[in-house]
Order: sequence, then C-alpha cells, then structure tokens
Amino acid sequence: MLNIRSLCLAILYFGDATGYEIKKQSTEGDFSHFVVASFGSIYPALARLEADGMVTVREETHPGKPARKVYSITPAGREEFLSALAEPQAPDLFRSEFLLIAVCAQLVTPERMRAAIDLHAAQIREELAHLDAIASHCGDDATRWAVNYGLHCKSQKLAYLEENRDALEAISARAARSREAAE
Amino acid sequence: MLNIRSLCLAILYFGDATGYEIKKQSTEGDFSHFVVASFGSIYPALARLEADGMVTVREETHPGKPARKVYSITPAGREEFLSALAEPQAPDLFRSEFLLIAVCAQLVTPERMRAAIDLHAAQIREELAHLDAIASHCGDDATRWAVNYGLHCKSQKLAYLEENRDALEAISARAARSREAAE
DNA sequence: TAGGCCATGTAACCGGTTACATGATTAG
DNA sequence: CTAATCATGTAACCGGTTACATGGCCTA
Repeated sequence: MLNIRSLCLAILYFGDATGYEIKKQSTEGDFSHFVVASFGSIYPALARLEADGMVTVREETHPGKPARKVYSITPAGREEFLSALAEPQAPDLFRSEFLLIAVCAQLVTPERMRAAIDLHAAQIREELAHLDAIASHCGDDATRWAVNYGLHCKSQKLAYLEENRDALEAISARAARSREAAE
Repeated sequence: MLNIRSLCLAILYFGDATGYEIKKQSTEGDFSHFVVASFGSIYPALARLEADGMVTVREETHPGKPARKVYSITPAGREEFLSALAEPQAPDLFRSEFLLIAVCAQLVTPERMRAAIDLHAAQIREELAHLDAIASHCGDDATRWAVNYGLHCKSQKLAYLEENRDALEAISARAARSREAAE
C-alpha cells in the first residue's frame, strides 16, 4: 500500500501537481518524514496512473519555462486511494546503520564509535530542523499532528542518545583496552 | 553498507552460523529491530561470500537431522566488515503507512481512523514486547544498549500516540461532520 | 560563468521479496 | 495426525535506484 502509486494519489488528492512537485512534496514537503520517492519511480507511476484512468493530465506551457504536465486525480483515482487507505496498514519500517555500528561497539575503535554517534546526533538534529520547518508553515491539522508525532519521537531519540552516549563509548573503550592488554 | 552481505558478516563476526540461524537472528534475534532479511537474500549472499573468500563452510550431518552448512568468517571477511563499519553511516530509514493514513485523517471515516490507531498501538506494543524478550536474555552490553535505545524510542512513541490519539480522531470526526452537513 | 532550480523522461541495473520445491523430526 | 521447527536452495518477479540525456532560466 505504501508504494509510489498510492503516494502520488495521496498528494494529488489534496490538489493538482506535476511529477516534479510530487517529488518535492515527498522529499522536502509534508510527506517527507515517512516516505521516499525518486523521479525514476514517480514519472512511470504517473504514466501508469493516467493509462489506468486514475489521473488526467493537462500540459501547461508558460513561455520561457519548461513545459509542465499537471496531473489531476479522477473519481476512480480517489476511490482507489480510499480503498488503499482502508486496508490494514503494515507496521512502521525502521532500519538503522547506526544501530548496527552500535551493536558492534566492541569491534570498532572508540574514535570511530564517537564519530558514529556524532554523525547520528547531527542527522537527527537535521531531521528535527526539517520537521520544524514543515510545522511552521503548514495549514493542515492532520499534517501538523503527524509532524508533531515525528518531532516528539525524534527529540526523545536525541535525548536518549545524548544521555547514554557515554555508556556506548565506554563499551568501545573497554574493548579497545582489553585488545591492547591482550597484545 | 546495510545490505545482506554486511549483515551476514556482522553475525558471523560474533560466531559461526548457518543461513537458517542468520535468518533467525535477523528476524527474531538481537539484530531484528533494525534490519530485515529473508532466506531468498541470505543464501545467495552466503554463497557469494564464500566465493569471495570472506567465509568458509563446513557441512555438518547429524544423523536424523537435515544437513547444515555452518559458515565461519575468514580474516578477509573480518577486514571487509570492519571497513564497511568504518564508512560514514547513512541516516536511519523510517517509513510509515500509519502516518500516511494520519495525514489523510480528513479523508477516512472516524471508525477507520480509530482502527488504524488501535492497530498502530498494538504493533508498537508487540515490538516493545519483542525488545523486552531480547533484553531479558542477552549477555552483550552493546546489544543491550541498542535494545534499550529501541525500548525508549518505542515507548515514547506509544506514549505520544496514547496522549494525542483523541486529537487525531477529532480531526477525522470533524471532517466527517462537515461532509454530512454538505450533503 | 558556474551552479542551482525548474522540468521531463528513459534504461540499465540491483537488491530483495515471494513463492515454490523438498524433506525429516519432534512436540502437542 | 498435524503443525511447527529445522534446513537449503532456486526462479520469477518487482519495485525502486542511479545514472544518463536534455535544456532553459535565474541568481550569486
């Protein structure tokens, strides 16, 4: 259900858009914290949706600007999306390279561990700043709810990391010391 | 870096294992909350790793039991994994069908919204129980750190959901009422 | 004038999933 | 007797990424 096709329908449900705008919306806009999409998947999906009668296109040519294809959702498209929303949702998907490194704290040098934590913290702060930006100019209640959810989770994540990073670094340092001792 | 190949090396770094055990480890065991892997990806990855000299195999045949191929990591394998760990990690990946539904709270019925929240809460509770199970019989400090990190993030997530679910349901209910009024 | 933004699309590739095929043992 | 667990592997498929191809406008 959370595929590019449904994502396009979701965005078009709230208003007409071009492929370029859909990409922007899903990598920088209101949907960006829980989906991903690239041009290589959006354009084919849009073409497919049109062939299936789920969307219509009109080509706009503003002189001196690249031609743009503006897509509109059709009643059939709305129906398809609504029935996609009606299916029981799959659990959230989470994948973390940082946690793989963390689990391997004994294998990496304390410096590497520290760098990984620093980078991880910086990544979370960036996501937080990004969510703040969305929150600051968003007129939709539901979107704001979702953003606040993300904000809460991520700030908690960062708080835990900052409070417990020493413990993780200590694990790494201890292992490094016993490796030295073994030599 | 967070691909099946590295995952296999990571698990084998901590001890010999069969493909079956690697799968178990990554869907039920210590790695299960931040990676995914299926048989269809593990077995080919292991074959590839052997061809590349990163692991060795020995076939064990216990009478009355299926033959098992036990893999061991080689020094070259350790080296490859360590250099994979040394690369700067990609940010955590998060994808949520629930949040797509949440953002569309105005489009779905209040009942559907409630069901989605209930299911989401149940999914988080399940993940929490799963992490608790790992925590309770895990002898490794780093693994415990990672599990506690997950435990903290997920319990916070659940807390936010429980405190704010009414607001989300209200958005859905309000939209439903105005749809009715429009008729 | 270099780089970024707008704007569309294709093609090769790849990593992974799903389903299938097989089969013995053990616990309920 | 049935279901689960152990155990390995393949093949078809698919969804998506990456890189490529193109090109004009605007800003620093």
